[in-house]
Amino acid sequence: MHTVAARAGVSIASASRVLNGVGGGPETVRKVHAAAEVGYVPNAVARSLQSQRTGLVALAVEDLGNPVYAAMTRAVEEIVAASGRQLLVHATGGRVDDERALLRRLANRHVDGMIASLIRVTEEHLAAIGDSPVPVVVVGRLGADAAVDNVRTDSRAGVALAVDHLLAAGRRRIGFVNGPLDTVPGAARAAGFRAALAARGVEFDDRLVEVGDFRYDAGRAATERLLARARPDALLCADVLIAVGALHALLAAGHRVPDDVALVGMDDTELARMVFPQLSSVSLGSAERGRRAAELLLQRIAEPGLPPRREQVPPRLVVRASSAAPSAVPTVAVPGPLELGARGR
Amino acid sequence: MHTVAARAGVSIASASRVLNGVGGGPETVRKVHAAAEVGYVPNAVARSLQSQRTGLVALAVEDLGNPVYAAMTRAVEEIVAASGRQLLVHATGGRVDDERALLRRLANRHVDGMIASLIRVTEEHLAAIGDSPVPVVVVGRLGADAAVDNVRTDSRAGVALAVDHLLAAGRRRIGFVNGPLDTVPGAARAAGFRAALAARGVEFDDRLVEVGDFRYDAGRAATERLLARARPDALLCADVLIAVGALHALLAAGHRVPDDVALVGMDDTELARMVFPQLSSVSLGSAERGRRAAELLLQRIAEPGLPPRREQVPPRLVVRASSAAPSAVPTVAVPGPLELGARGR
DNA sequence: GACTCCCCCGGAAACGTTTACGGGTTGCAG
DNA sequence: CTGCAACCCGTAAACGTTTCCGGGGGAGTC
Repeated sequence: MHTVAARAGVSIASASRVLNGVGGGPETVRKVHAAAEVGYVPNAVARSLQSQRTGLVALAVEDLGNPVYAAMTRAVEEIVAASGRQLLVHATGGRVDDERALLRRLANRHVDGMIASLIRVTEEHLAAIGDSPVPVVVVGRLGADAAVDNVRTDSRAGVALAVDHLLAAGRRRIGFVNGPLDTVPGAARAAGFRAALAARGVEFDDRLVEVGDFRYDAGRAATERLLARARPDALLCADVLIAVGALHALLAAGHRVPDDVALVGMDDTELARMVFPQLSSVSLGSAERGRRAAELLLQRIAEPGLPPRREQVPPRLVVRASSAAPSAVPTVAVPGPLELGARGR
Repeated sequence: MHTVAARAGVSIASASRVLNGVGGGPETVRKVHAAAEVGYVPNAVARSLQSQRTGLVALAVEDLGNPVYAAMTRAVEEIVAASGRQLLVHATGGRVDDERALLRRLANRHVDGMIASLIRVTEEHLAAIGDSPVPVVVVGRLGADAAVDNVRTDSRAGVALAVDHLLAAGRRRIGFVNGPLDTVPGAARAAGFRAALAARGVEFDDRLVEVGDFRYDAGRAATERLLARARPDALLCADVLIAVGALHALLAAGHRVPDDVALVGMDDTELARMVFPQLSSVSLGSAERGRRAAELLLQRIAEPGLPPRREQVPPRLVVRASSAAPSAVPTVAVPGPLELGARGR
């Protein structure tokens, strides 16, 4: 900038004004533009220091490799990039102390805001968010009293959708492969499962419930443990990766899907359409939640005074072959028709 | 900082020194720490302005939802986070002008370096990288004369691995579903395919070749076009998403895999193990390339004077059910055993 | 012709740090 | 007691912008 001003024979202030398009006489504009043509680019850090905003937005998720978070990250990136900002990603691995460290680092104002997808929410999380000088939007369920922008789904209702669907198909011994119970979604889905069974007058049998991590290997291993001691005629899985693991465990154990065991996953993603048989899933709208969270954050950055908002993305049951009624199952191994336009950017 | 200094009754300089752990008398240290305890956090932007580094590293990939790039992003994030830096991600959608804009924006020194995974490399790319004041590492094949840090694989050799494998299994009419020919990997794989066939004395038949995008839908549609006019006994796909699309097209058309048509994909990812039958794939080490690129970048940030380096991750063929010899195919639909430790962080 | 208004420009302060420099104090040795 | 070194600390400059403020000049109005 100094160089540009000198070369144009004007003051630094004038050069800055011209390059920002505010003010400047015609002659000055011409000279400054001529002087800057040769390759001046403003220093973003200095500009941030002055303007008190960095144009950066952070996103913290558990695991970038999980298709659920990949979909969420992609959706967030799209919105953030469209606003002219850039996206910073953090993989927390679900480690609560890492998350707290991230939230505390917000105080250094390195980013204009943050979207935190939390599966374990502690008091310290909320305290750090409350203290943060920059806005934070939480994706995931929070306590009713938390004054924080929040995008959530209703996984209890989602579980109920799946349970009703399986019961309506005549299944009675519904197994459940859940994620860790000390996570918010794990706990919610466990509670939802018991509640849904109770609401339909079906007896709860804890031998039909198994717990693992939200991962393929863990889901497969958990399902193997479950199958070793019980005989479900349907299986509900708390995650798409768990569901694929369960599918493989079922097939490897010689069970036909859905004839012997119907299978429903949660967190519908492209992956659900890619396995065979294609997986019925309760969509929890991970991309949609990411999109909404990004929009909330951008709005709040623009208008910090807004009251805290809470948005809910309703779950939606997508029925595919893995839980179709046995009569409807094609006799040959044929994936469904190509669903055009199902994605793509 | 000003406040801390005032509260401690020392100068701003002393406060800064103490908080950075350099110098400071015992009494001063005590007072400053006491004054800072109540919640001082340094402003990262101001520090960056002074220190001329931001602690940020950027990664540009085509699509965050593609499992290949998800794996790469995860690997990069891991290395970058371990070095105490943060990762900025960009989804370019393969749009060359977006990529160029990103590269040019590097001039504003907002990040300390960048990893660019390019599928189309133009002269302007190289020019922008050459002009960049911060280091850039390119993932993907570059011309031999480009003086740029570079991590690549050898997809021609990868294609040859797959072709040899299929020929050894007795297949003769090998189809090829490629990505766009105006991308570097698409062109390299097309050339590799012809070369591999020629090297084995197999005649090239262009009715067995089809082109689509590196996506599921496109791969499925391209395979349907190919099947409508030709009768391959094996299919090689240039990408894992294309391969899954091809698998579904084959099954939907009534072909058995691998009995009627053997299938091999490229870019091995977790997804290849999740479909049925599990996909044989040529691993191009996407996570490994990400890891190496991140390491190269960090080294160069530490030592800018190094000569440009070039690393190559060799392709590796992973044979699974989709291309097993027909005799080895289990008669029931059973995924292979659980491969423990295949991933997880 | 004087006054007002407006526009344009340059000087300088500000953003929040780090760090070079120099003055002062202390301690030790001769 | 003096000289020297070591050590602390504060002042101020620097990082590269943006923006406030005041001065100067031109045009318009009475």
